[in-house]
Amino acid sequence: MPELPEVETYRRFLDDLVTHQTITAFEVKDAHVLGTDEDVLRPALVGRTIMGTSRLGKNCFLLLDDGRVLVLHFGMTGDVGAYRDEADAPRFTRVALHLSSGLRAAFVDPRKFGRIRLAESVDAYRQAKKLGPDALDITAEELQTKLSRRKTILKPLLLNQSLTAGLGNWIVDEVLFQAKIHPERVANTLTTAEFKRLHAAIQLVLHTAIQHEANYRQFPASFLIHAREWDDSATPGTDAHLHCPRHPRTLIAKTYVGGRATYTCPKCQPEI
DNA sequence: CTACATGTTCGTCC
DNA sequence: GGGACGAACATGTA
Repeated sequence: MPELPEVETYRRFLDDLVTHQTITAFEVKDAHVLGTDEDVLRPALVGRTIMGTSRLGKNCFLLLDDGRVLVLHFGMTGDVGAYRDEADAPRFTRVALHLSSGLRAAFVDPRKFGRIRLAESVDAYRQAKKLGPDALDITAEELQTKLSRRKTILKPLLLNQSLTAGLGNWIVDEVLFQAKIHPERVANTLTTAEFKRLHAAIQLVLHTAIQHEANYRQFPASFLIHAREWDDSATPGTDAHLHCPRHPRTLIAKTYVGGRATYTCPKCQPEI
């Protein structure tokens, strides 16, 4: 489930686990998730001390003592874990960093869309991937400048990591709901007031999600996310969750925008 | 068995 | 060079 708030939560977990630790072994259980050859990674990692962590968008970085960085991208289903004994390795652990503490940091990813790679620096990686500013850092002015040059619909733009990094499918729906803007609005038709609402909604949704460590069920009842099918509170037969938090009699609509499942409130987010 | 899924990248066509 | 669209990736879950 790794969008920005999940990755930030993983980063904090890893920061406690790996900072000031020396890597004693690099264990690959499934090389599919490696974006850099194992033969390159192992000598680059073993013996190195991890100085700290950072994050940009959905990418997490482990900062090595030679200035290079191990980049973790969690794809659709990536997660992190810690264990001491092999028997306790989380299911779907693909790669493990063995640490001088005796613990092991697990890169867990059932679907294997995640990637682990080595980069010369955070900045080199940022440039190579053409990542825009982190969604928590971008200003309302910067957002408006970038979006108001575009004549295409809003939602795919917000998912584009080169514009701003960190927003994913459910967050964009939540942001647009909170900002009361339809996902198919053409970007350059938004008013300054709407850009301000958009920016404020990004801040609200990201800070709320991080505060709850991305545990959706704990989000305020005013959040659209409770209407998503994969929320376990969406019990079949009881369709209360399919209604708008602000309009108890209005059903949340599910459509596809830019090929992605999209949830909107027809009342809060009128078209055009 | 079928449909769908939180992300990214690549190919194709206009 | 964009932009729209679809497919591919690999696998679990409903």
